Amino acid sequence: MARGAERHNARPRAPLTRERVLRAAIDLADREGLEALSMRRLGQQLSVEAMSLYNHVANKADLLLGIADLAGSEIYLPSTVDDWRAEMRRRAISARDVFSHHPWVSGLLEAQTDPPIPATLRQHNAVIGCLRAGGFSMAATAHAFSLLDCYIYGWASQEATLPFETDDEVGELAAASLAQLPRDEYPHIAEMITEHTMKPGYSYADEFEFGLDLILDGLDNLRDGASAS
Amino acid sequence: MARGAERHNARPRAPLTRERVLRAAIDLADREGLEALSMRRLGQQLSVEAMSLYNHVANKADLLLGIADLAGSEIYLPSTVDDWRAEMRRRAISARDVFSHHPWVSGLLEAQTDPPIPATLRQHNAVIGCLRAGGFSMAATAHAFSLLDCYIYGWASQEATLPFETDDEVGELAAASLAQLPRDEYPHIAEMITEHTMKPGYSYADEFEFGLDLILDGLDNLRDGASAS
DNA sequence: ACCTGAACACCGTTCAAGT
DNA sequence: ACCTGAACACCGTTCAAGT
Repeated sequence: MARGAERHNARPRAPLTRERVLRAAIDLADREGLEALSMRRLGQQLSVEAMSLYNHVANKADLLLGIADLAGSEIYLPSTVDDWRAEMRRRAISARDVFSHHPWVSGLLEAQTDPPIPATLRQHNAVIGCLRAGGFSMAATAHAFSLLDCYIYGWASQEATLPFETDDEVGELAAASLAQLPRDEYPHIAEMITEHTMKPGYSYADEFEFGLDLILDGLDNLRDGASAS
Repeated sequence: MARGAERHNARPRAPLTRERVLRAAIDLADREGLEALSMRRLGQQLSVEAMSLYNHVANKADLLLGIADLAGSEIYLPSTVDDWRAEMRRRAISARDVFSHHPWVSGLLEAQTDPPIPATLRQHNAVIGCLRAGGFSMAATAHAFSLLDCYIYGWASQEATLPFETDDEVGELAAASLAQLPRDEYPHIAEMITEHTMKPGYSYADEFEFGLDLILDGLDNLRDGASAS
């Protein structure tokens, strides 16, 4: 067994690159949360001292920007050719999916960076272009843009705080939180849980498309030449 | 000048209480941001060693829960007597105002804690009660609740990332970001800035009530006995 | 009962030194 | 060119010791 210098770790050689550092950081954040992503812990994952990472990443802010851009680029980019409603709908649902796979992404994309994150700029540009092509005035585009992004990012942060991961768990968890709840102090919450949330057919995830469609319906009235309600 | 033991600080005696600790923490977070709020820095503000704080606060998580509850309690609590639309509107605008005075609050209120933050429970209970009294079914109440909170919290996190604080600064800042923007790569963003954002009358803050009213209009159709559109 | 000093196990980051 | 060890200035928190 001549192993020589590369003896102390199973995967010794593959040289560090920015790409490899960012991928490992995404893995770590997905598995253990963003707060577990420290330079030292990330170094361990790559069988390297923390200081080596600084050869591929300027600092921690650059690392976070890098993973936000990489994961943010997975979100569907709307085009100007199809109808605006289908495109905005598809983009919103894609963002919801990406944010639910990587719960740390939405927060990082919202963080103010200088320069701005390319994935965000591409999204902004594509959304504005799609709405303009769909018949929205400049002012209406600004309205629609702000409303949609508030909803999408708001959903992401609400979802990230949910105590359950799948709809199967909703029932038992609702029962558990109901047991701890001072029912006389919060009667309306108690009623909501017993008569709605705990019922079999309930799915919190369905709320997303409901709200999204309500917003899209409302925005439709804003377009040039839209029939007044 | 007989000053004796209390010589090394201007405000020496007022004994530490949980209230005083929380107030000082809110001040510090407002002035320098949540990331500046460490136990050691907070101790300094109160002319006390960091370890003394643990006599009034279980740990840092408890401190954060405490300031979230205190600031969150400033948000208007909707009643069941007035009409649902006015109440929901007033509550949303109040939340927007509180979140804009204390940009760190919305994030803390969204954080999952066990037990839940009382201010949040009171809000949830009041909102559900108001909507139910306003003629919303259980399912419609869940829809409305989710949509409104996504929008309100989404707005807060979008606003927290804005690079400007007042509407006066919008113009110059838009010009500055336009100068750095690769215009051929992001033509629609460039157009939006030059032809809308940079124009004198534009106010990002106005977008909040626009989106809010669009959502309230949509929700109005959900009520029992609402006229079908 | 409340406050403190020293200590522990962590952070991000710099810098001189190694290969 | 890339990686490392030691060091610095920070964290939250525990614990024995002071008053």
